[in-house]
Amino acid sequence: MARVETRQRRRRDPEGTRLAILEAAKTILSQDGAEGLSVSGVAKLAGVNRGTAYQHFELKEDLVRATLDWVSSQLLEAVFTEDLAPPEPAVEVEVDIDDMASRMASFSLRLAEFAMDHPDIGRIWLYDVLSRPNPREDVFYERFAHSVEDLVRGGAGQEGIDVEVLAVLMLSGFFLWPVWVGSHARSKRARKAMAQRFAAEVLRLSMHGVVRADTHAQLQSYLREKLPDA
Amino acid sequence: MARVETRQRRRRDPEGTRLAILEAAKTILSQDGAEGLSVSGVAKLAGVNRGTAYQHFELKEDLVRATLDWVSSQLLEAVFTEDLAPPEPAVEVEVDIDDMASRMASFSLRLAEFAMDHPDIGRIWLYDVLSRPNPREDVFYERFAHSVEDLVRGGAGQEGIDVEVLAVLMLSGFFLWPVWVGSHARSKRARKAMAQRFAAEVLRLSMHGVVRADTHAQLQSYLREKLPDA
DNA sequence: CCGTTAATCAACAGCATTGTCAATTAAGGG
DNA sequence: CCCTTAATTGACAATGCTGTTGATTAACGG
Repeated sequence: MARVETRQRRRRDPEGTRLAILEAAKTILSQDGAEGLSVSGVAKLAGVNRGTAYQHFELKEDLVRATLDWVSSQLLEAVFTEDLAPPEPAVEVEVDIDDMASRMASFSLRLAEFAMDHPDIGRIWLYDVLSRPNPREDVFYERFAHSVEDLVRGGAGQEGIDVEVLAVLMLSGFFLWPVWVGSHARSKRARKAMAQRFAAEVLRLSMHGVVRADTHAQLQSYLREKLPDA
Repeated sequence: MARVETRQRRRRDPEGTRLAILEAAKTILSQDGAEGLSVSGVAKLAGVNRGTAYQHFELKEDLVRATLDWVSSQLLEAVFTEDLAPPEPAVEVEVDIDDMASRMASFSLRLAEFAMDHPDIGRIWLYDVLSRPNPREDVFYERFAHSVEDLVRGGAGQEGIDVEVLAVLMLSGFFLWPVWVGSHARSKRARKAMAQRFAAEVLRLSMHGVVRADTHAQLQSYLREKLPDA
């Protein structure tokens, strides 16, 4: 038996190998979630020996963490594209309303589309980030929360916004919406439509809230009564 | 060798055993998440032989599903307590604004507190529900979404609300907020305060939205331009 | 009191995964 | 061209979990 199809030993390329592993890990995370990820599976998909994976990432946990950090930077690129100015060092300027509106709208749509195009992995990333002692250490989370702060301080935002709560609430929605969509829309067209649908509701909510103004007085008093130190 | 401390065979009590297993599963889900749940661990915590667990729940998957359904009904009880009227058969009545306001506020707080008191398990439940072909089959999800619909149809809600999106967005926030809180507040007092904080922001958001009215026109046009059929 | 049912348990086989290690060998520098 | 470095690999031991099965034996009805 001549070994016709014997697998060649992989050409050495540490950097490339590392990327291949990360890419494979990202794919598996996207498909099977964090629970379903095994180093064996990742290595097989990356076309790499399992031992090699352990050479690049000491522990399975390190592999997952590195993958999520990588995803975070991709998220940053995909959502905050170059047409958006880099974060200005906290200067108190009055914000251009037109710019603010278009930023919010396009941002919302981009984020929704990214979440829809990378089901599961966004959710896993979010959970991981929120679990950290300081979520702000994550590049995307920091940028996102910072944007909300800018909105508030710039004067375009409503008064009394709890930035941290709002950030968590919004991000959670963006990344769990694809889960609901999952079984409802399989075609690319349908998924894109679902991203638009979510983005539209977020914008509507940002503008008008949920309840009509009539109920405001009642809710206000209830807030003061039941939630004293909120 | 007298067998001094030999474990007695468990007194037969199928119903009680089943409950003990469910309780243990709920605890483990709350601590280690769905990934960390093993039938071995559940059985050990419940003080039951692993085989017994398999007698009550054919497959591990069945055990998890049964536990989550059980949690869902507990959630229903905890949040929609008796002071709230049972769901009326879709009659188109003008809603009492006062009642609506107090319902929303107390509901919001109760849900936030439940989520905070049962970290992880709520999140796992939500993910499971959203993954199903028809989330409405879950008792709590159905009830929640139904409430939002009532709000909209009753006339107290803003126009153009996308009920399904709003429901997913809100639920996601409620159940992921405890993750962010996790490392920030350990004492019971602090956790309760965090629940109030979230509930307050939800109510504020429901009333006023995120952005000031100035930006509405811009966002509206952007909506029509970029999101044609949303 | 006896016989049936089924709740409980211990043990088994199979499988996947994890982390480690020593051997191979490609790459690069002197 | 040789020698060192380290990237890559296959193999190993340990672990934990799953689902199954056959043996106990408590509960219960006739």
